[in-house]
Amino acid sequence: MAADPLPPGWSKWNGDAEALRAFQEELAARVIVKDAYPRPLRTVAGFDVAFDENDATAHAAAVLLDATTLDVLETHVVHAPVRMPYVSGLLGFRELPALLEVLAALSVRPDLAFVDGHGIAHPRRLGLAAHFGVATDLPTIGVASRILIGESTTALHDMRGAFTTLRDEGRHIGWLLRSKPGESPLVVSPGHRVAMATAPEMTMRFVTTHRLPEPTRLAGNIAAARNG
DNA sequence: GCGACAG
DNA sequence: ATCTTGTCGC
Repeated sequence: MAADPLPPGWSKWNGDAEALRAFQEELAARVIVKDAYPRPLRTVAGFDVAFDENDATAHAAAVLLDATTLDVLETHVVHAPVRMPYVSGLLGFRELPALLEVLAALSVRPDLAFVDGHGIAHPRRLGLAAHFGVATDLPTIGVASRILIGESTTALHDMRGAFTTLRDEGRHIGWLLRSKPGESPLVVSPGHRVAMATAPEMTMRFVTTHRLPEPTRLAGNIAAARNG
């Protein structure tokens, strides 16, 4: 069951970050960190958002891919007004409205979604990808380029596909994944309906010759282009 | 008090 | 995120 992505009565940013953080803790309790997606996967979708220079408009992109061939089946971009400034830890409230709009533009609900941002590797275990997952009830994986919170103890080999644990306060919250040798690792974490152990390999399944997995990489490209 | 701080 | 040239590396 999908959850309301915004707190009751919340429509625009009023500076009350504490209220949003409290709401995140409620939603975080609804995140399911277990594999619950169709098998075999038929389609996957990647999501990302870009902003214009005035930070007035959010350009959200969605790319639908064939999960087996990685062929691009659909691409969509929507332009939505920005309702909130960037506040570390509250990214979901800033980008979700636009992401939900592009999701609606897809002709089918993807079997799995990749979102450019953290899943549960977040201070309150509700990064953008987890927020998206709970709001849509779609199996979701968060793929970020940098750590928001947490640390890894063991070394990460410089080999394609190598990964190591990311933990915070003793809890396993995600992974550092070397998607490409010589490049900084990706921070991968479950967003919703995906098990912790599944996230790295599932992400690698969509990594070709670039650091980012195709769903998120392609979505980022068209979001930045602001068309197509 | 001093940094850190997804996109 | 976005503003930006050349440059190093595969």
